[in-house]
Amino acid sequence: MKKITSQQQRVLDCIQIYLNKTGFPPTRADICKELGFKSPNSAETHLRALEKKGFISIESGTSRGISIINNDNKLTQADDEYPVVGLVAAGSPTLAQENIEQTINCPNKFFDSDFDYFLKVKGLSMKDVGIMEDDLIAVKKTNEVRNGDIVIARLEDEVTVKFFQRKSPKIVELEPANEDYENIVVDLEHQDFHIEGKSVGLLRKN
Amino acid sequence: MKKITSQQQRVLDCIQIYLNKTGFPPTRADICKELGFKSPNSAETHLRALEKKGFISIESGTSRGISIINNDNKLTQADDEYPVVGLVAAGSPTLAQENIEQTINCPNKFFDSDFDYFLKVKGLSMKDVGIMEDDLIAVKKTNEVRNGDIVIARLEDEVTVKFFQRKSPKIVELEPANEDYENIVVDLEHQDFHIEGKSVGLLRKN
DNA sequence: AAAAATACTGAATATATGTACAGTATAATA
DNA sequence: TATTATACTGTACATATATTCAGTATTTTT
Repeated sequence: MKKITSQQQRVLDCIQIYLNKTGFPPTRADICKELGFKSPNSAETHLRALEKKGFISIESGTSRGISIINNDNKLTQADDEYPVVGLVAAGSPTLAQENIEQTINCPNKFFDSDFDYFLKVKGLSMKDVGIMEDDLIAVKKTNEVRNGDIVIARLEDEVTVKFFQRKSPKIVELEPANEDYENIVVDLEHQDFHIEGKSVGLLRKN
Repeated sequence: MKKITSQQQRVLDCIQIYLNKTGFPPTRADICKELGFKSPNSAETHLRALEKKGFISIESGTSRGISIINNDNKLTQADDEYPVVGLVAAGSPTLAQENIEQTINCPNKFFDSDFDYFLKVKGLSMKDVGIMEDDLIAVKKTNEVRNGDIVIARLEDEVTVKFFQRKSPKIVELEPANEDYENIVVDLEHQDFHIEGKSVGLLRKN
């Protein structure tokens, strides 16, 4: 399996989430709407790339003819079944089958906002706001975040959970809630940065 | 759930089989091809009947917008309404009606152990283990607790959440997880002390 | 006995959707 | 350095598809 780019991963995740939510795959237009593209051809080219790399198959001439390859029996998945993924590094697929440690059955109106998956936290960079190792953060996939939101972000190869602060059009600061850690200043022009989503809740099992 | 006819069952099976095979739902024409119908309207009317009876849902105006409604998850996913109570003082009954702020619908196998109610946390005495103000602790009512358990205990008029440590047959220590607070030494012979239950999990809504 | 549901054929149509074509721009690779 | 891959916007169009309308016939329900 060839390596996937971060944008292609977003498209792949988008398909999986759409499937979980609706029971059928998205159209090109649906993907554009979800990810903010303005031309259906943006989705089309990403889909072709994903097909070429073996992540999906596309039935030619068929509406919504997308199927994700490798995932065994996710079709019978209940509406309220949410995947739990680890805090994966190195740009590896967030919602890819191999990263899903378990699934949790949970009402989809459980938190104030709807959400897409649980992220298992590693490290203590947000301990001062009560986010501890192995806690499960309910993550809503979005890139519409505000200053002060707890976001799941990828900077180069590293995925982290931090407070989001936009300092200027080109500068974003990722702030930990732990004095042992330092703020991360992101130069949007020269660094590969992407907001995966934001935290809408937390779950801990003793 | 109303009863299904044999032809409607064939259509429902056809949808499931098509889903298993391709990863996306069939069109009306696909169903006709599979079952030998000669008009797409044959499939259409069956689909409408299945929708009316609650077996499937159909997204209007959407190609392949069929999803099978899983009613068998009622067997595995037993949800219950759990009360949320505040950290009430003055020995008043924890689950008394006037203390219930709201209820939360939650699967009863949600945490590793079963539980009885959610307790809304006040104060920061357990902040170092990530229990923050307004967090909801899933409480299992029991007095069988072990050293190191996070317990909900009442000492005289005060209800608190602390670590439990039995020091001797007659002495129990309640330990906070916050250096600004001090351990509470409880003399079981001379103080009114009672274990309400223990924490089996935590829930936070952002 | 009348009404409603079931079970179809067949034709027609608005629109939902895939997909090609024409561009622009940057990064990665050979 | 040339080439390929990535990452888009924007327009256009053929066709895939849902959906309505008009019928016919049988069975079930009221």
